[in-house]
Amino acid sequence: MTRKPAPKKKKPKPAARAPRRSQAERRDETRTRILDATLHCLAIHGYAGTGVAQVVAQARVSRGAWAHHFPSMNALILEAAQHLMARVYERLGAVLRELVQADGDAHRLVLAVWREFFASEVNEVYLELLVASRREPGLAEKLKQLSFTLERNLDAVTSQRFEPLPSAVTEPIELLLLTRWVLRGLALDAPLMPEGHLDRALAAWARLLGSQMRSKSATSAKDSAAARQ
Amino acid sequence: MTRKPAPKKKKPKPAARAPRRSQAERRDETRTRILDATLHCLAIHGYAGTGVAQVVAQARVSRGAWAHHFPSMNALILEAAQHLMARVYERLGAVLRELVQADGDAHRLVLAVWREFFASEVNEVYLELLVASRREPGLAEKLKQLSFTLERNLDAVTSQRFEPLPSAVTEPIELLLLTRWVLRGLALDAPLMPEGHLDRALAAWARLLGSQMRSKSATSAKDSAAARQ
DNA sequence: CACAACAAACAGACCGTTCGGTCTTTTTGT
DNA sequence: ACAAAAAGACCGAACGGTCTGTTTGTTGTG
Repeated sequence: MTRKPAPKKKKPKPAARAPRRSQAERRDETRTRILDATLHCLAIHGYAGTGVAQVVAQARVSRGAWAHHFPSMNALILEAAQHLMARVYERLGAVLRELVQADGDAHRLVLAVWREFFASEVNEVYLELLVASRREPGLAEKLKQLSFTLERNLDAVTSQRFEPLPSAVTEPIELLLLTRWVLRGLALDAPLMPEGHLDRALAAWARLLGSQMRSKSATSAKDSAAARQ
Repeated sequence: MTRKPAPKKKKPKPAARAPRRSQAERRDETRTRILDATLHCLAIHGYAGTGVAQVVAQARVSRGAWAHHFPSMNALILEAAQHLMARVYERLGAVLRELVQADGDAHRLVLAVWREFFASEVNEVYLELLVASRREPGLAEKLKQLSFTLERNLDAVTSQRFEPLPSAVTEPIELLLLTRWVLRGLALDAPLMPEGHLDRALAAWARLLGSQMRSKSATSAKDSAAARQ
């Protein structure tokens, strides 16, 4: 084993390029391993089925390591929810960026949001947390923050990228909210639905959405950068 | 599940004045007590939190009585789901009958469905079962039957009571499906939403719905009777 | 530079509790 | 008398959380 000669300052960022794994790196890696495993377990086994045993098995980490990093299972869930939030933002940004360059109509928008979010593991996890939050006040508070900031960002990008048609009866902001609810409800029913009904439902909603609003002509692509973060 | 007044003929001492409960009555009563308690526990504690202890405490029935009537917890859940189905049909019939006599527009329809179904305990239970069914194939099969027959009845009454407006882009049947999904997604987000947003969302959807279809002029009230049962 | 001393990260045994399901016993209706 | 119904003790498994012991990286001192 190689020895690290440079005695660094007390609390510096280890510059991310240590030849040997520093303590901070070890810590960070196992933490994210556990958090990722937790999200995966939530998607596979559900909220109630996600226990310490499942998480440490999925993360291939000892029970002691888990206990060293997280005081309780509830705390792990809360941190995992925050971890999930980062993924949601990342994925959302990717979808929006894609829709900016390919000037999409409502159909493309609906399909992209469905495929990238509501038909993905992210939504499975979010659904589990959302249902569980009805009995766990701490989790509910966390999700309230999450959805609040997400909604704010979404409102901003919506009002600058879409405009209502003359015959519309609803604003684009509310239409996007309705889209979220339609797709969420659809994702719940999807496992029970016959083949093909899903695409028909998505198409129906896309038609309805397209009859109410349209995307503004891309005035300046730079503005869309403000939606990030 | 019919309560029989027991026109017994065998024994010479029926004692019409004696309020002594027959075996069949005892059996039926404890069974429904347990089933009702199960649904209530599902609404209060959720699927994972509904165990034998909670059910027997809620039903005020001994553990042995439970074991005598139900072979396992899974079987109890399945029967409770069937029990719930009966309630859903009953409530649905009441809402439809009410809407028939008070010739309602889309706004009244949406509000009635929200209040009578999606904001009630029935939806809480159904949501728990729906989410749990993703990991329990037997439950998923049961719910598939339920939603299938419900959808068939709903389709029939929809196409005979509503007609699309000239400018509509979607059929009433699909609009009603979309309504189900909107309200389901809304019911999920409702606990996290600020005060007042809920009513605005319901109103927005009602406006959208009203711009697509209208109720047929009540041609004959007798036809609506076919929707029941 | 070497090495002791320390602290953080890790590993897994252990404990009290709770769960679903089975058992025996007692009550109740026929 | 007999059988169905009800009551509750009992059991093994699984859970979350705590405990003690071991490894690994960091740091102070000669």
